[in-house]
Amino acid sequence: MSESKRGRPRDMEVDRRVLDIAAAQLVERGYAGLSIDAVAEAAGVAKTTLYRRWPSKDHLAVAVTARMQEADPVADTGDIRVDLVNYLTHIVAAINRSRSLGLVAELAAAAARHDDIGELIHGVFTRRNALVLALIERAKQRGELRADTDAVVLFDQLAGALYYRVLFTGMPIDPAYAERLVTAALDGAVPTGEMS
Amino acid sequence: MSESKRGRPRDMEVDRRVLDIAAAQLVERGYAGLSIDAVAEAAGVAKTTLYRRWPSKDHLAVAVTARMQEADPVADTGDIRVDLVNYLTHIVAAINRSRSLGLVAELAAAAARHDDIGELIHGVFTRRNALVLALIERAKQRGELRADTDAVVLFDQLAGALYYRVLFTGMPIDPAYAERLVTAALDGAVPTGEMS
Amino acid sequence: MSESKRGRPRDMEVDRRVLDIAAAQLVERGYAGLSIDAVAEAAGVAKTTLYRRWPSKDHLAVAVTARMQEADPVADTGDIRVDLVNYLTHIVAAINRSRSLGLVAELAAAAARHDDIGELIHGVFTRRNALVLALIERAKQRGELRADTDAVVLFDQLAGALYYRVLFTGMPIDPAYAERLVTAALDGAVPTGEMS
Amino acid sequence: MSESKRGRPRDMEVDRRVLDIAAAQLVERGYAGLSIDAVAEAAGVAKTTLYRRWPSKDHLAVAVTARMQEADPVADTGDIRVDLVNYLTHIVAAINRSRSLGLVAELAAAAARHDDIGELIHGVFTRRNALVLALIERAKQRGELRADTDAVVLFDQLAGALYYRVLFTGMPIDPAYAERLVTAALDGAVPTGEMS
DNA sequence: GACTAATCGAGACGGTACGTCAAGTCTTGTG
DNA sequence: CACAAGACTTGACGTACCGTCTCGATTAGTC
Repeated sequence: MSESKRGRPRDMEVDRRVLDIAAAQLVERGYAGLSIDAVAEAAGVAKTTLYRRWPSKDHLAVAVTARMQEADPVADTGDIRVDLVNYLTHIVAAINRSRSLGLVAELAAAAARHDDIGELIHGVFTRRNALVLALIERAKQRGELRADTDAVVLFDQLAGALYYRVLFTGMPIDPAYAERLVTAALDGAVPTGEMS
Repeated sequence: MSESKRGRPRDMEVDRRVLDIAAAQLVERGYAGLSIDAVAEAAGVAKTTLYRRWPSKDHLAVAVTARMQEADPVADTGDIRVDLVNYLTHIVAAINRSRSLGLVAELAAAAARHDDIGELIHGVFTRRNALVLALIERAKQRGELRADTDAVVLFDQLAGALYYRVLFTGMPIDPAYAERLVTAALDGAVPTGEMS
Repeated sequence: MSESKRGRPRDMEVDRRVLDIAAAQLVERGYAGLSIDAVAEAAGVAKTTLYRRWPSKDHLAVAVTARMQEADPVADTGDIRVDLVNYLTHIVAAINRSRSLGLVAELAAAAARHDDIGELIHGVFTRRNALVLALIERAKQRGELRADTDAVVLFDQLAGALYYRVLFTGMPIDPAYAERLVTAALDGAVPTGEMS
Repeated sequence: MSESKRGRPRDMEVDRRVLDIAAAQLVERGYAGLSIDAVAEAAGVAKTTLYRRWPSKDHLAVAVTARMQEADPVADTGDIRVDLVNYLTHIVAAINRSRSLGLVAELAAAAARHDDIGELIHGVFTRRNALVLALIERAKQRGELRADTDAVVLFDQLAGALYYRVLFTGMPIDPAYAERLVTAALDGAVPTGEMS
């Protein structure tokens, strides 16, 4: 039933060491500065060993980022407004720290280059977002949000604004912006009582 | 008054021809498929001539895209809801057509790589968005939108959601999504009459 | 004892093919006409492979010439006068044939540019001259030449005159000149019996 | 009859300034380090102006060297042995000083590349050598040298040995070598009284 | 203990593009 | 005309990575 386990087994220590070093390079020198040769050398590992695990530089980069964002704190205080601001503030901090910005863009580009990488990336984001979507759903059931609220659309509005602003318009993001964002999304833009 | 114009003047025809060809390559073969050598050859121009005008491949790519998006149609029907849906629908179509997706991501990455490119990109988006921001402002003055609406935040929510969704979560975007987006942004998520 | 031979071994066939083609280019089109790109292409080899073995165009050229002059015929007839004339005549023929002249000058220039190349070139000439120096030594022991004859000086006079004449003064060299040269060097210029 | 002398006359000052600067570059950075662009810039002169006078870099280099070696001291003491040693010692000093070595080789290479440059170079050497050849001729007439001495061959032996030694074998040259050289050339290598 | 099968380290290799450099030509406008 | 300025062509150079390959040496489990 199980595939026969013959031959020398993989050294799991290698995975750890390579990902650590690749993460370091990625943070220090950006995506373009992540060189397979350099990582292999620094990890004391042959390039072939690298390619046996990650079929391309893009795959390695995705693996690194997947491991980097394991735990985003999502607390449910019962006040959706507060919870969302907290969460966005956390993301804002992560973006402003380190080089993660360029990295995120490069990953999106890699996703557009290769379908399989696209799936990996999308999986990463989907898993990361699931907790917040659940949060929103619970607020709907509590009646804090309208029953017809589309959780995904709401979340897209929030997270999307953040990335769009910083990536494309180059404007800064900070906790105050996160708060304005949540307010705007929750309250809407039309005058009260005039909804269609 | 003006700096004396000495020496052989630049051949403006070259700019046109190079940008045309680069645009074609970009659309046909994507960002990675844009090769300075190939463009130079196809344009019948020396590589050095290219580098005299655009100091790197990234710069050329930015120049190309800047020229590509001259006119996005922004009509003011007097109904902001309709105008925004129209505009977003137009962007959705542009994104779904051709390879522009990967290109956008690559440009964002390039922006993160070099500061000067960042400024160029941000300028492009800023100019492109100005018309829509003005549209929103007019709707505010008409009383169609609340007076305290932050136009930039509203726009970030709309455009950002679009790009975020398609780039990072890999979900499709279509006219229906554009409509849901506008509705959500304008009407908000909290039940009517419960605004803080 | 020997350094352990790890990694993929170099393909010696490549050396042979590259040197053959480079030699051909060198002879047909001269030093300036020797292009790394062209050689790599013609040899069906990547440029990087070339640079791994010869760190610059100059190094490659030296390697080519080193291989070209493996066997200069040095016969010992017992008559030093005859032997030297034969040898010089052979060199004269080699110089007059093909482009070797410019090549020799270029190599000397390359030697002045890079120290390591200098050593290579000097090694080539040293090895090439060793046989003739031995010939001269034997003539000394036979008593054909004076015991205090400095073999190196004598050889410098002969070979040097040849190259100097053709390279710097542009005068032709031929077998007759070779003979005059040997006569002059062996017999001296002062009237007999008037030596200091 | 005379070519019409119309238009702006050439600025002779330019020639001087350019040659000065080119000479400096040549000495400081060698032949490859002599860049037309750099010379033009340093001389405050347009490249076209340079090319109007010297049709190529090689021509400029030749012009520079021609001007550099105006006066080699040739004194006639009445003792040919002494005079030759003096002269060679002077050349040895010139070679050992500065970068002239590589330069000489490059010029020889340039001579082999273009016929017209060859003629220029050969002219330079011919003129430079004329005085020494005359010296040798006078020694012949005085009976200091054998009447059948070939002055050119003798000179080739002396100067040639110098250049050959230092360019091709990489051995050092010094006044002592110059002396050994003259002795060997004048006295010959065969035992006294055994001349054929 | 021999055999088999996979991993690992090392490094050569093909390929593709990059960005740079210098030579020499051409095109302006100015004196 | 000469000249300054600088754009342009041409051609090659050397470099940097990527991803593949070929070795020999380990390191298991299997027979």
